[in-house]
Amino acid sequence: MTEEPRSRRERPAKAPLTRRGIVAAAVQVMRSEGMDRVTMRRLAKELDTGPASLYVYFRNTAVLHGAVLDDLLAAVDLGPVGAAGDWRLRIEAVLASYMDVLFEYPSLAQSAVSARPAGENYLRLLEGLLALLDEGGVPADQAAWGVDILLQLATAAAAEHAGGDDPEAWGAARAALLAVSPDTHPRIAALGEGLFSGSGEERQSWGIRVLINGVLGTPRTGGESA
Amino acid sequence: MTEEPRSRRERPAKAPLTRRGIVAAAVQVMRSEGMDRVTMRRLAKELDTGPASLYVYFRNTAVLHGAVLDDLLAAVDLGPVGAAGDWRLRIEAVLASYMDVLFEYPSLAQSAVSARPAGENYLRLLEGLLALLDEGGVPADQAAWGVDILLQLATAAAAEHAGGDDPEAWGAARAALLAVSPDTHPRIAALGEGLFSGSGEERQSWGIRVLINGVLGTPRTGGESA
DNA sequence: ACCTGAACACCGTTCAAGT
DNA sequence: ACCTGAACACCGTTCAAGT
Repeated sequence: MTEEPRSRRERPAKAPLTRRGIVAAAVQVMRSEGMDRVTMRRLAKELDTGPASLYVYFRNTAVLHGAVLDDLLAAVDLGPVGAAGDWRLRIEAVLASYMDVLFEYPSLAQSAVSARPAGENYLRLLEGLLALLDEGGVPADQAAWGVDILLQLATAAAAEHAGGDDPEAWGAARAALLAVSPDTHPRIAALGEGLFSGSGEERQSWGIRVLINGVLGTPRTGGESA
Repeated sequence: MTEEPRSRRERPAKAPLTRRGIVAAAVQVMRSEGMDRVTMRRLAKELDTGPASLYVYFRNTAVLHGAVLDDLLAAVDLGPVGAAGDWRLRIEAVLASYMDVLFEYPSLAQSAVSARPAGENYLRLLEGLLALLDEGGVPADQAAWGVDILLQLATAAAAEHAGGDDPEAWGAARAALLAVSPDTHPRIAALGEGLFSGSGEERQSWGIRVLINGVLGTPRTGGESA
């Protein structure tokens, strides 16, 4: 005869699998061990089962990562949507909050570039941005496409920091730009350090303003702006 | 006694390893078996050696992928840079050519989002875009930051098609957007199908115009545009 | 320096079988 | 339907040793 379990609190007692439970475990593993441990196998171990079991809930790893991202997006601050003040600054604030979330786990941002989430938190973010664009007088058809670009650029900017920010690789890239000959690459040479000027935040803030101005000033037919 | 090799042409005779040779093998494997077979191990097999040998030339897989991308970038058509005609349309043409290359191997685009290349072909592309922005009268400081956003958005757009364009996942995302309640998400509901309107090319072309207009019309200090 | 075999520590996904 | 163990077919990277 084997021992009876003394209490169901010895372990989480193998709670039945659910989508939410799996995502919760994934977030936990992500916070403690980093995004590249959020694998089907690692999660199966965490949930005390075999990897095959998870495929009942998530068709593949990309879908699982999408669900994790949407879960994290609950932390995006949508306060500025209903607040007072310049609508452009409020869009900037919302996107900055979105990027703050992604910056913590850049490899999640990287997967989000190719597998945009469609969960409730992502929908809320979309709705908030559309409300702000509407408030700013952006025509609906331009807003529909514009919100997509806005999120895409913010996501890509965060994803850029995935892969460990390898300082050697970055130094090499910088050196390549600065070592260019003025004869073959006159404008790169002329700009020089100027290509690297500004902090990440300054560049990002400018990038968002560029997009807002462009979205506002570029009709969907016609080409040139005012 | 073992057989003497009959000829050194029986196989490529184990040419000595070089950076260029490895990249060439990588491109070949990529074209015949797809990007996710471009691994250190697969390449080592192709080059008739062990995986460890490749680490002499590439610090890790990401760097190798970057070198492959730069190699492919030789195919970008920079003709429009020196041609006549509307500078905006010529920027569009160059970026469209860049995206054509990336669209063939979206997972390469995906890695380019986080590991921008710095090879000779990338530098040429950068130089070409800077020349066009200059021709269009974009101030140098705005061009320096703007060219970065332009490439980032084009790269991200191509990367979006990585991971196999899973039609089920796409359908699910679309359904989620269309199923939203007008009470909780009024603007998403109001836009409805409008969020998905247009072809990829139309959206991309508009996106580039948005960026050009924004870059041209957004000074680096000051905020609001004209 | 360059090159290598072998090892360490993992992966995603599918299958046949169970409940 | 949901769940599983086991298997298939791989990975990246490092190490100690060789040339």
